Amino acid sequence: MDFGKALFHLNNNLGYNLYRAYLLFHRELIRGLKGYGVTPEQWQVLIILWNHGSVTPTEISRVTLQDLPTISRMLVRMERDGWVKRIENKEDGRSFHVELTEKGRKSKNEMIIQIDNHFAGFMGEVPKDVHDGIRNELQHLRSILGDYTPVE
Amino acid sequence: MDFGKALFHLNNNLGYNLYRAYLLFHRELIRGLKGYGVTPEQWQVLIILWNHGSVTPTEISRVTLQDLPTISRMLVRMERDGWVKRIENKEDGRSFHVELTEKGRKSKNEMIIQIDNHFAGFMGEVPKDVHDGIRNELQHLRSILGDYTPVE
DNA sequence: ATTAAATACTTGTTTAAACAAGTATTTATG
DNA sequence: CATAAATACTTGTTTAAACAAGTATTTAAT
Repeated sequence: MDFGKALFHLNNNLGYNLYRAYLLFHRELIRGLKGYGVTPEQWQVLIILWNHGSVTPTEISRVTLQDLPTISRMLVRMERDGWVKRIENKEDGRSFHVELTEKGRKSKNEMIIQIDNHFAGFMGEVPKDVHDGIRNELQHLRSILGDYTPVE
Repeated sequence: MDFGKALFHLNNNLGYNLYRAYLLFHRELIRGLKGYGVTPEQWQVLIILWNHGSVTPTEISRVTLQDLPTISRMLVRMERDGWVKRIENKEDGRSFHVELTEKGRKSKNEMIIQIDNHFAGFMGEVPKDVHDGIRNELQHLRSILGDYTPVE
């Protein structure tokens, strides 16, 4: 069985390389977070909350680029698991604020150290200039493709 | 509401940049394929089959890095939708061969042209040297991280 | 002040990923 | 040859993504 040709085609495709590299990192993040019962997607929400304290589902949706149904259901699970709580929004009855629970707040340092260490091991063989070079080029690509960062 | 800080952190993370760039390409592939009722994951299987004619689920699993349950259920859907058929394997009763249907075979040229055109539009503003540079660096990164291409 | 339009969120449905567990067949071992 | 181990695939369960459609509340328009 010779997969050379198909892999030749796929491996020369930028989208496919992005997909494969993403897979590697995503799975590593799953492994690093597994002990906490947190998924990579929930991890992203935790980071947002650690940096901002309180956000609405719509704001999370805008920052993560995930649609509201996805965020909505994820927040239900994160509330069920004790990471966040809903706070009613007195200025707008349709919306609510998402805040960290005490567990969510207190987990920050330990989890960040754990994930940093996990990726330090995973990325140990990647030279810093390679790492930073790819990151910079990806930022460049994203900006060309309109995936700008909405800093308000 | 100031998302600058969280996005500052996330946007300087290589894994996050891979994720965002992957999202852009993945969603573009969804849009390009939608008219055919094919998903990006099924598209990958079609490419493998166009290049090899006949493979087993396990072989697809090894090439795509997806586990067998994922491939197994995807093949059920692709058979239901008339893209592939199962052929019994007389040398091994546990396994079977996956082959394209006539629809699957005949769709190749049109679909490839369609997707090429779709991405030509999407990538129109990306200079060739930027495109190729990122692809080469991603191949380099993947090789460092052990995501080698099993050409046998 | 009512009605229409927009906004914020939820629910339903399909596909897919990850992982555990199950079945059947084949290969290895004693 | 009989049994154990390995292999190939399926099924079950949870989370998530995409998209359509629904509900409730707020804002705009008449």
